[in-house]
Amino acid sequence: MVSTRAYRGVPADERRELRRSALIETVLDCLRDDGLGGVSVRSVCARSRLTPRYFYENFDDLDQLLVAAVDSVVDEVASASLAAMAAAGDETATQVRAAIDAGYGVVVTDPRKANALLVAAAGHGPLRERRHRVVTDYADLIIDNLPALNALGLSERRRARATALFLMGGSAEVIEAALSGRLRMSRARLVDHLTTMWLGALGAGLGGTG
Amino acid sequence: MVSTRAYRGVPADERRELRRSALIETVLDCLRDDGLGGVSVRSVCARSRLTPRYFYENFDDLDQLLVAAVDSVVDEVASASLAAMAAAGDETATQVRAAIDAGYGVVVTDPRKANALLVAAAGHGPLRERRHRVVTDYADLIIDNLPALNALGLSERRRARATALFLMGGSAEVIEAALSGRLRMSRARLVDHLTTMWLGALGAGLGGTG
DNA sequence: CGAAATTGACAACGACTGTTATCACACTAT
DNA sequence: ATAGTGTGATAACAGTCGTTGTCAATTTCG
Repeated sequence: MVSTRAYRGVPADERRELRRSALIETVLDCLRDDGLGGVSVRSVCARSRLTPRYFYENFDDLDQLLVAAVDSVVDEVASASLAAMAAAGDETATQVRAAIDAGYGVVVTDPRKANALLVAAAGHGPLRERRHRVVTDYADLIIDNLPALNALGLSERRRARATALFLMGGSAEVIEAALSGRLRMSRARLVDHLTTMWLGALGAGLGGTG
Repeated sequence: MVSTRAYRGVPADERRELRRSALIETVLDCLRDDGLGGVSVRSVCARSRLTPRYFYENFDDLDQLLVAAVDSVVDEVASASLAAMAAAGDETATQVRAAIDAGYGVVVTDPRKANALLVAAAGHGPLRERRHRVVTDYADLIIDNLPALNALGLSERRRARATALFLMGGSAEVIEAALSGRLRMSRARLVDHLTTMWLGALGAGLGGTG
């Protein structure tokens, strides 16, 4: 039943991975053009020039494909932000700006990813739960990598988590507005503004009501 | 064709309004229980014990019903916040806290409304555009009603708008996390924290890079 | 070459969709 | 009481959905 030998030069598992990638890539297009409602097994298959058999070869469910697509975008954004943050200096302000700029760079280069991450992931059930988990994990990850935050106690850390959630949601809203054209700002100004928001909220959330 | 005379004591236009309200009320239930995908003309009609005829009597389209439902929630939250802000004192901090508390009070009383506003409205096309417009209008409205902000110049006002978008998105994320149980916080602590975030971001956004 | 595997196109199934129309029954008005 | 209106249940239409299966053509391997 399962493919084992090569076909047209490429081995079986590589072919399989190629089709899987094609499906993930295609679902981003479907999401951009027709929204969440335009995503179906048939539409994704037709657009990727694959047949339903290869869909079910890689995913049990349509939600599984959507989750995989969102996950791939999340991984890309997170790794870009973390790498930039690590490459930045020791100052918190510089690190925050580098992380925001890198993350924004990913989605501004390929708006489909921003669409999948900020729009589609918010509305659909299983995808929303995934988004919740990702946002929480990402928030914790930010806290851990921010010298000003990772030395907090437990109760303070809970408040820091709320702060991180706030920063994530606020950034998403601003970035979505910028990418959709509703908010006209240069990339530098946008990143500066977001950095200011982050530092302001962080400073207020720690020193203000400490 | 159109109803004119009374039936079982209630006049025609009142009956019509009653059915319209029932449909809006029902779509909030459908959104809570089955998400956006569980909303269809048939499901809403079955659940509200009405027939498709009365759906098309009040709405041309399924999206029109969704937009109407979201609008009704938006109006409720906005009016509650504005009323509380007007009833608060002159201090900006007090006003902000009152507005946040009032808005949160609406959605914590009826989580269906938070779900419709923060979740469903984010994913669906026509509903998302509506949400964009609402968030922008609401942001401007906040700026106008905040003494610390409504005296800004034009270029500063554009940055204020980005700030308002940030505050809206961040608050939505935190409120959604709190209502879903992922973030455990008392109402007072939550409102305090959000207020701190707002004041911090506002202070940083104005004084910081002014 | 011939057998086995891989591929692509397409049909079939029941279920659901939006939308319109039809039917008998409840109520109102004259 | 009788004619006309409002109501509710239900059927019908074509279309799409997820899912599984079939069949001929292409490619690989013994």
